Amino acid sequence: MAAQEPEDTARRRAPRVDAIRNREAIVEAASAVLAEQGTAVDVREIARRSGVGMGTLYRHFPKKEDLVHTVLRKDFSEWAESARQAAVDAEDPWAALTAFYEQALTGYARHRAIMENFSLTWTVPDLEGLQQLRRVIERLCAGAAGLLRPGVTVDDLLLLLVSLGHAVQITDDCRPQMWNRLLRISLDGLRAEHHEPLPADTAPGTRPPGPDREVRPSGPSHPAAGS
Amino acid sequence: MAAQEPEDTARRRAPRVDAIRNREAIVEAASAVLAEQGTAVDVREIARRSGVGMGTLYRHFPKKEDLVHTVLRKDFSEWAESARQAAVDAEDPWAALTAFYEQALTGYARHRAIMENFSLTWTVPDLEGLQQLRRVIERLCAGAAGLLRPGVTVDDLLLLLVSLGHAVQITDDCRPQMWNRLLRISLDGLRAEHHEPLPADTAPGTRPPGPDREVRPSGPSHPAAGS
DNA sequence: GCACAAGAGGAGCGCGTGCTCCGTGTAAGG
DNA sequence: CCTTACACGGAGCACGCGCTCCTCTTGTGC
Repeated sequence: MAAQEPEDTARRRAPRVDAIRNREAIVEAASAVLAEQGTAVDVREIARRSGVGMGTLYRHFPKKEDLVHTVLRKDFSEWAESARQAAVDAEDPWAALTAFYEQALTGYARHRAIMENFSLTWTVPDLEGLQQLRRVIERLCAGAAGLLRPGVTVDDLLLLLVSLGHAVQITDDCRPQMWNRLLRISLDGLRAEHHEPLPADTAPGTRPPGPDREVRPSGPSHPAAGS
Repeated sequence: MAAQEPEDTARRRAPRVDAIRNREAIVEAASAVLAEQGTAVDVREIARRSGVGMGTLYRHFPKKEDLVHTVLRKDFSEWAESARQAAVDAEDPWAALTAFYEQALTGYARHRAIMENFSLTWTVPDLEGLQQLRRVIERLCAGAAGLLRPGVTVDDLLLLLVSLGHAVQITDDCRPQMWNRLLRISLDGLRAEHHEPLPADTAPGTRPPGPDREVRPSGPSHPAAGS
């Protein structure tokens, strides 16, 4: 049942050069378009920009999702790597943390598809790019251990990144530097001089199957349904 | 040119009671559905849930946008008011600020359509609900003047709200209390004990028409296009 | 009770979008 | 140069969604 591999090397021709070039063109164009418009973009737009027909595009990527995943894996990796690099170039642990956020939020936070998926990934952690980013943050966390407010977790820093990433996207058009203020404020709130314990995360490691949607801390369960 | 009013009161019949009831049913159902699924929801779903036909729905609201606007104005107002009330019930200015954020993020931040529009409103401030919320924040700002970090603006607090609102939405399913930690961190970063000046907002009041999209502070303009 | 305008309902149209089908083109192998 | 298998392109299909049209129903004024 597992004998369906590429068979002998002689049995299958080498891929044609134009096919390879087209595939690269598709990925490149898709990356740009996904960055600009998010995953809701029309597939025809990607085909047009990469200069290939629909048939060619769907030959290389049978589903739109396949193309999106391929592009996102690459871009997400590049993103995490650029942020990591900015951190290791810094002089001290706190500067590393700051540089990490600045780099992460400066370049790729404008990549709409990345931020979309980054938000999604919170409930469906299937994207391995997240693990990559997680490891970077873990190292930063360990490095700045004494400088960080007690109780701060990797998830806190990750959520802060998603949160600020969203702020970047919505303010970028008219207030391109505004997110920087929020970053400063948040980073200062993360300093060790703040001793008050943070409220407990209800599910620090596991996913609670309990009836969480029934009882709310306050306010209506669905705001307008009960008025 | 303005003589197209309802004319004389005798000229037009009073609206039928079933029409009024249906309109209310539509708004109520739409509010619940928009809260759950956002503005991308199918109009048929709203019609089905309110127990009316498509014709009836479109008789009351000629465009989907009209219905969405009507519902959003109502829900947004209720949201702002509930958050305001939580603030005035507090004992001191800082507690008021905290209570405001807690209330704002607890109930309505799960209203998908509200948060969608709240993000959009940053670039297109046509929603008067925003002004309502702005005024609440202005009063909180004035009340907590001495306790707030110097240089913090109403826009900062507003952006923080949007930002945390997004965090609530993406973590609500699996980590229903996690946003609270981020709120604490951010609020502590807002305290007056932090003296470092915040980076300037490039366009504090006006919209800069300059070529902002061409030159980026760092990183590629569109991350993957130049690799 | 009657006449009728206002209202209700839902099948269906137009359009956008993911995806396919098939005739044509063209790089590899001899 | 010829063959052939792989690749290319884009017209077209299926489906979902916003919105309309037309027929039947029902509340209202007399």
